[in-house]
Amino acid sequence: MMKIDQKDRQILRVLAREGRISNLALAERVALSPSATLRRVQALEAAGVIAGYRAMLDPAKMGQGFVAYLSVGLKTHTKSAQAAFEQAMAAASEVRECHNVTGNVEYLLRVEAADLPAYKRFHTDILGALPQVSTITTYVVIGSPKDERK
Amino acid sequence: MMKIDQKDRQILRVLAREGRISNLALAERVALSPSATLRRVQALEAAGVIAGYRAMLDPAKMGQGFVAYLSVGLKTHTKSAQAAFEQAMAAASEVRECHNVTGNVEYLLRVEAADLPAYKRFHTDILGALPQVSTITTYVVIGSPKDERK
DNA sequence: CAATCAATGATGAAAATTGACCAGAAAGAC
DNA sequence: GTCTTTCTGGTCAATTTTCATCATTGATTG
Repeated sequence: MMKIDQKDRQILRVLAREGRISNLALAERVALSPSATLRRVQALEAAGVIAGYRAMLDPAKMGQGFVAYLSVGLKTHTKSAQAAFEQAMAAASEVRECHNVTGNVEYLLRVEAADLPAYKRFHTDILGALPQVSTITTYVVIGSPKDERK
Repeated sequence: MMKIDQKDRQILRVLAREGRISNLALAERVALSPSATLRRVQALEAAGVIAGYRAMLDPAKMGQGFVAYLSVGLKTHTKSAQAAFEQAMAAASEVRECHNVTGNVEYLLRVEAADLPAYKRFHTDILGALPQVSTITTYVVIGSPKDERK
């Protein structure tokens, strides 16, 4: 585990919001020389603190107007049932996130689809076809007042 | 709304995974000249299809070992109650995402905290203190077999 | 078939990246 | 206290990238 000082936190805070900021601008923002800044960023990347960089795409602007979170409960909690479910989720392009959680359900999914019919296809053809699944609850996203996903 | 062709989709697919790739490398990847590639990227940014770029930070490596999703139900569904709740979420640094959803709850939150005590503080002092909140259910994230958040 | 419009590729100047090298501060050993 | 050792920052220059401009290609329309 690497030690993260105040300057590192400053850098991370900036990069979390502006992942494509130039090293020069970043250096100026955190009041450091470009080379020192670069060294820190590289160290943070090497340590895995920065796992990568992503462009944030707007689903609506890409014709993916339908976003929902689903809670999924499994019939059995065997390792093989979980593995099979996770494999199906990995293969499903509509599934952007699949979190294994504690509580009265096993999984929480984020699903993005073009529209309601497309979502229905996923719901019935993919999820509904899985023998491990026992309960599905859909929470359609109306809006996201805050979204700092990183 | 801008039209997005196959090349654009290629570009987006690459940028979604490697947000900091150089324009030169991106151009090579999608088999286009650098200038044409840059123009497309700029158009996508201007159209809002690319909403921004983010560094993906590893919560665990930053001492934020505790990640949970919470479903939150409100007592009343007035506009003012929602606004007050959303404002509180915007102010809470532990809250990384706040989605307004349909279903038997109003909100779905993603919360990241250093550990269980830190989470408890958020749960009781912040969420518990809000008069609008009626129900809270916590789903602690054990693992994320898939996470393509963008 | 000519004209027009859109998109591409080429070019080059300006800017950014990135690593080598050096200086100074902090920590530890004696 | 002094001498190392280590760590972090700054400077600078070579390399690479960005990005605006311009000519060309190709498709579409009248």
